Amino acid sequence: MTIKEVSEAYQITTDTLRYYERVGMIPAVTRTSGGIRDYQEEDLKWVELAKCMRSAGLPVEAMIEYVRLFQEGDSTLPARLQLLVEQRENLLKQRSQIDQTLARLNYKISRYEVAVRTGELTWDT
Amino acid sequence: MTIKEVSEAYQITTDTLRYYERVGMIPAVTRTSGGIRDYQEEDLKWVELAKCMRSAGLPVEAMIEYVRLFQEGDSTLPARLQLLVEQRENLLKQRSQIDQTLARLNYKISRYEVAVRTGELTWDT
DNA sequence: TCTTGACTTAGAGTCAACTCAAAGGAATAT
DNA sequence: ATATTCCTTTGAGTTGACTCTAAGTCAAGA
Repeated sequence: MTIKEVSEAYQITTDTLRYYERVGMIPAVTRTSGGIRDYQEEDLKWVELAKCMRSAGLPVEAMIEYVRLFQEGDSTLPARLQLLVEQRENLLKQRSQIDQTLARLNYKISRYEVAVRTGELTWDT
Repeated sequence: MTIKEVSEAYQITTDTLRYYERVGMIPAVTRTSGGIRDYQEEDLKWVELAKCMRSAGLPVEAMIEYVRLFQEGDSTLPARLQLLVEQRENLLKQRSQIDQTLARLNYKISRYEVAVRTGELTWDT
């Protein structure tokens, strides 16, 4: 699979795919004899994982560290586990923050709906 | 309340508080005759709202627009409602993305826990 | 063979959201 | 009155995550 095809399949620009590889967020991608990227199953799994983690807001740095540990072999299993647990912790915090803000937005929205219907504002900010 | 006190109360640096005011993410703060910021109840409400929205990841730009509309008066009520509804939509998407990633992290973590216990890796990435 | 379009790298540029530095004014303790 | 500490503004610098540019290489069709 060419970089263009991967780009379309995963909705990630070719620039970003090269960037991910360059900084080590995914391992080096398989190449043709001419030096052109030819993504294999294995490579696509990494791309997909990277996309998933990034879309939730996990830092690029965390994925780089994970890939680095992964490539070091089985001795880093506990370190990788710890990294994943930490990132899960971060996501849980982030989600609870979003929930708090959603509750607040819902409240404000319900107030605004009344205000827009009646043309009257019954409170402040 | 001085900027320092607000900074400590809300865990926002004084630099960031001044930045928020400068870009219009909160309305101009009350000043003493000497030109020094003296946060009133009203000002603190805005600070708190800004902090809440930012901690959920809402863009500064959205808050700026909200404040702008707010200061324009009651004629902008529908526009403000629409802005809030859009931002809620964004947060809901963001949360569902986090949930997806959490599910995946949980799966990986459970696999890693087995692997670390047995000292054996039973699968790939 | 020639052209066209996609591929390559290295390195510079952009954007959002801060964060810091410089230079000076104000309020309080001694 | 002087020192200290906190306040002010303006404008520049930093960080994370891309995104773009330049200069060149490769591969498929006319």
